[in-house]
Amino acid sequence: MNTSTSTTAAPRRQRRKKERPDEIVAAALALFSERGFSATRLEDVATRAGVAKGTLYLYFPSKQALLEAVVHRYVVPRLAQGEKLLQDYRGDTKSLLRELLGAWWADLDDRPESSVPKLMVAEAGNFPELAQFFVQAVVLRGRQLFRQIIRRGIERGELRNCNVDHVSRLLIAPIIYSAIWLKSFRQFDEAIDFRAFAESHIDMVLNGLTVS
Amino acid sequence: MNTSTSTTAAPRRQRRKKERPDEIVAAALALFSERGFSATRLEDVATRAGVAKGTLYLYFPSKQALLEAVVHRYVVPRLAQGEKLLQDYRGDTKSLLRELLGAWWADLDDRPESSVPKLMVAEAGNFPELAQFFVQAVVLRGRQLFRQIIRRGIERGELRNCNVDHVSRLLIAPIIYSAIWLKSFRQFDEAIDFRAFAESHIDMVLNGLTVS
DNA sequence: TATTAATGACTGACCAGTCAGTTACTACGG
DNA sequence: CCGTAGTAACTGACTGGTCAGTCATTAATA
Repeated sequence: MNTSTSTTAAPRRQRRKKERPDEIVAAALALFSERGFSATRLEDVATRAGVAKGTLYLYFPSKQALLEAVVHRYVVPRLAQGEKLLQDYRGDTKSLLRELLGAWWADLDDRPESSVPKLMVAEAGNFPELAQFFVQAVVLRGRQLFRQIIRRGIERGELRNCNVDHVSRLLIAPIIYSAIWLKSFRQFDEAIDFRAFAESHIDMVLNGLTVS
Repeated sequence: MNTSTSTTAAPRRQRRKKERPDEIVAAALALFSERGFSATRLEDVATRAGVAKGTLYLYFPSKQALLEAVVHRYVVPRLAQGEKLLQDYRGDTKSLLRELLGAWWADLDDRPESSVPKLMVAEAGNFPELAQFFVQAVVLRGRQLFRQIIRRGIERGELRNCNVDHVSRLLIAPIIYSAIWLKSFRQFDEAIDFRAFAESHIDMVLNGLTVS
């Protein structure tokens, strides 16, 4: 009946300055992903993080800052991984592309951060600085990565000469598009095996790039 | 100084039962497009339509109904046009595809209804019935149209055999994607000639479909 | 005991939706 | 042609509910 018996199970209050931010960001991502940004009440984020509402404001100055933190914590590191992969890669460029795209593609099903593109699209109008930050920190950086990969392929004679900008966009677009689509309409739309769909698309683009 | 002089310039009140709905829907589309759905106050829609807030509720039972009306009034007719085009078309299928896609593509720049995909994505979570209606009335119907066109091409020996579902999605996706992207990030992202981009994509898909 | 992390009741702003009241228009009688 | 009574289109102040952000208070820890 009561909770304050002997064991150290769950003291109602704790001071854990170091752990809080991560826990709060994780809770925020989970709820933003489930309900969308506007529809998520900070009260609920706090509860999920095992904390009171006021505590959020000790670590983040606003709701918007929380969404920014989500992008920093969960999305930016993935880009860094991709950049590392390119730097260390020894094999041929088509395999590199398949590996990188495949990894990102796999995230769609289970990783909560796959909701981020939809969140950004939905809130871009309400929070312009947030949109700007996202474009700078994620979109442009990701596109740059793909441009470099494609240039690598052309230099090594593995891909034919092409419009590097267009092709980089064509490679990323279906992933972002599918992420947005899934989070919005999955339950109402016809089912589709997105992995096979992506495979079709990558094949098509890469075939178009094969040196003849 | 006063406005109630002689001429019939602008009577403060008018009874115009027939014209109201269209004017209100037009005002709603304009503002939803500029500011997004949630951020648009019905007060402002009313003002823009030259009407008081209460009047909106004489014609539409809720804000959501207003967005539904926008889709009915501005998006569904475009689909009907496309279906008509297919029915009457006599030329080869690749030209048909270029004509239809080109027309839709051209809408992105200037037509306010090109904001609808973004609106639906942003609000799908908050208004599930709205999302369902959109998928039924627009998404599935549009995809069906493209499937028919592709089958026509295959039957006439103009396109090679392929996964009709995947290809129909691959043809529509970049338009929707660009519509969403433009309305969200245009001002922060690198500029791009979307028409040329689309042309690249259509070429790529159609080349992949050429009978060998 | 001093410091500061943590709390949660509270405030102020916002806005969809309501409804009692107002006024444009019409039709009919003089 | 001019009232004038009836009707329904139109109005906008108001209500009720929501929630981001605040801050005086409480209590964990060094």
